[in-house]
Amino acid sequence: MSSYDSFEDSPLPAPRISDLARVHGPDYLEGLNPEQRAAVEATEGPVLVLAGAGTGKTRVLTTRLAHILATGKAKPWELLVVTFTNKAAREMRERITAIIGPQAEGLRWLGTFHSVAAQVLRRHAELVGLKSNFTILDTDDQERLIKQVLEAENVDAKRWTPKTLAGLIDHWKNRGWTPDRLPANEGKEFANGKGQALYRLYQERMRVLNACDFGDLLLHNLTIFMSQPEVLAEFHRRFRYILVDEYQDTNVAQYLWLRLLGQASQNVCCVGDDDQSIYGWRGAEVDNILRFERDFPGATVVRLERNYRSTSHILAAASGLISANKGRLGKTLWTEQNGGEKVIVRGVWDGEAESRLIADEIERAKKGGAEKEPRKYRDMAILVRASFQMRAFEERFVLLSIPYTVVGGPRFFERAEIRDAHAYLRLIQSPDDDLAFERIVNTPKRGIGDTTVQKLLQIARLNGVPVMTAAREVVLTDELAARTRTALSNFLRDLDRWRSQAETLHHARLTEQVLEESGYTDALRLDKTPTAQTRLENLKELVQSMGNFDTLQAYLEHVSLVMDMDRGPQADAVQIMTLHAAKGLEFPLVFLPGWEEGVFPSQRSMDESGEKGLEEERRLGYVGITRAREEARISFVANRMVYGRWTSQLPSRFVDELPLANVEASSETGYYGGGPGMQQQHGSTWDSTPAFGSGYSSPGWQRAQSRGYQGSHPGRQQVIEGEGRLVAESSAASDYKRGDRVFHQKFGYGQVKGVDGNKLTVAFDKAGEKKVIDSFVEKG
DNA sequence: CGTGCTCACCTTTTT
DNA sequence: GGTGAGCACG
Repeated sequence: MSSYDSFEDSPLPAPRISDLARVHGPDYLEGLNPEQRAAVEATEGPVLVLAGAGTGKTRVLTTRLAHILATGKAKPWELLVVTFTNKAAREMRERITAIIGPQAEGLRWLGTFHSVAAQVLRRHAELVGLKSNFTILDTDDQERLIKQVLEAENVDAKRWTPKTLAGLIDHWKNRGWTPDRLPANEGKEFANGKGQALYRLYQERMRVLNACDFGDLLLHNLTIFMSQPEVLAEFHRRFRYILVDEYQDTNVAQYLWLRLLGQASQNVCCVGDDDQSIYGWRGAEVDNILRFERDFPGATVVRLERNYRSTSHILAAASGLISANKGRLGKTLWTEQNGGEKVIVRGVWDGEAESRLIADEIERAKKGGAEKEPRKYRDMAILVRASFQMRAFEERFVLLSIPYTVVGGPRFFERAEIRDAHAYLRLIQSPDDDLAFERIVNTPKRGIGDTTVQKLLQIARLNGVPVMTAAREVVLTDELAARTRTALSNFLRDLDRWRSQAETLHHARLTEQVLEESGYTDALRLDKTPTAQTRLENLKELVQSMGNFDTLQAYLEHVSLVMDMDRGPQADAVQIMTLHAAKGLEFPLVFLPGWEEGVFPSQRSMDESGEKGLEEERRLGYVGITRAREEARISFVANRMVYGRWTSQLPSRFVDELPLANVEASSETGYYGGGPGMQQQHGSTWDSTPAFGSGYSSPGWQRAQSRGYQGSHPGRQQVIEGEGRLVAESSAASDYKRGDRVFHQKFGYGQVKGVDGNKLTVAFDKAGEKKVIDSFVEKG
């Protein structure tokens, strides 16, 4: 890890063209298409590179850097290169190293927005009232701190949750608003207009704790740059070239930060794709990329439009979808990979059928067949809109023994047990860390309850000292019950012991010991819940990973900014992930399930952000389809269980927006007939739904049955309308069981809640109430 | 102070 | 449906 407090330039010389040639062949520009080459060679003034999906963006970025270095326009340490994720930064560093060799180590300002901003802030922390060793709070710490502020201000934390305020503050920071700069109408609706005051108090609390949150890293940078011209000038001299990846995802604060840093040299190169802006909900402003030419007059704009990833059908389907959006900069992607399979769109009966269908196809693709090469599991991906959709696939895959991995999900460093371990270490390292103290003072349970903690907090606040100091005082008095006092003084004694051991013991070994002696691992071992085992393993993994760092300090610094652990080599498994997580990835075969109104596009997104939200959802669809190299398969269902309730689904409007010529559609629900016209029947009634074929016998279903699968077949659940009565395949109530789906002419669809003799109790979707039904008629 | 029960909630996610 | 948070009770 490079040290942040030294501005010493790298001793490594800049690479020469001859070095590049040696590493990368006779000419590192070779093989670039004309547009890519233009993007690489435009080294004077502002440049906007509009890089469509799969057009070789990363190659252009890295080659451009190499070119700047090779032509002697700048030294590695004079380049500011920012990405959004650690993964992207890591990848870029690796690829540049492959071109220019060890000189890449001199690229000390290559990193995420936050890590670069943190380096700047460590250097100038005192200008915003912090010390250079400030801690970076994560969301959990943040919310607990906010909760304290709310309590101190007597705000009803039930009506106005810490989460809500944390979200608001985050939003404000994303827009570059400090408490002073906050527009008057902001935060009015929170806690009767106390929003701004609470924001200010939160910031003050953090200053006292010598801490800042993620948003502050950039916000404090802005404050420094705007109030200290000589500091800004120092960075102007330093950064001769600025390169930004995924520019469409920048928020206002990041935009301002870039403008401030780039205004002197004007050598700002932003790379992005307005059609792949999918982070509006966390403050990204597509507008930043849309108005680049106005912000940087005379900018060179290069469009990368040749796609090297997908077949023409896939590309055309994605282009057709995205063309429904307004206000695009516009690109026309093309490819030489003509033909291939059309995008397959299918409607199926319910979520179970959908997962069965996809699992079947995965098995078929894995096996290969006539004229089809077998695929590896890892070459197939399921991209969902929301994580609740994942479970159906996981269950199915477990059943059929299909290996899969869920990408994303709760991050390793955000797991409670890891954060607990970190809290112990933080407290050992800095006794003033009140948040860490609170977190673990009674974890594992050691008889120091909430009342005691509140008391300690109060005393600490009153005397303006850290909670730890207050605790030390209190155990000397008889203010606490004898039992509590003993528990607390034992805890303090343990901490002191660990602290003195920390000086000699390796931090990995120390962690192990702390976890043992605190009783943490014992508590987990006694825990009978199934997650306890995983937690113990996570802790083991933690201890192991700590070995990679020289000091505890270095380790803690790493985890606060690089909340990202290198996963080992990927096993051969089907990848399940959200559309968001899929950005930047590609797969030969991509499944896109759940294209239903309300699921995708997400109802909430449309409710909250209207047309803007819908357009972002559409971009998400575009991202999804363009992940596919060879085959893309979209599906939607007629019935879906959402939060334990059955809901009737309509196909997504996006299905209708796909160009007919590139799509092959079929439906088992009668909703989306495919064939000529392919008219979607929004608003039609279920009466027109043809009975689901009773002869359904997919290979996967039969296999599942032979493996003892107990679930009900959707064909059995199919019901048709009758005259004021419940009509079904079977006339006997005993043929139904709890959970079966039924239809009633008068009450609509419902779910069987109970069977009693010849009576069914049914909960109907619409009425929202239960009814007992006792009349049955034979089907047909 | 710890446990068991009811109730509200339920996108997308990085740093 | 499943879970975590908050509250009542022992």
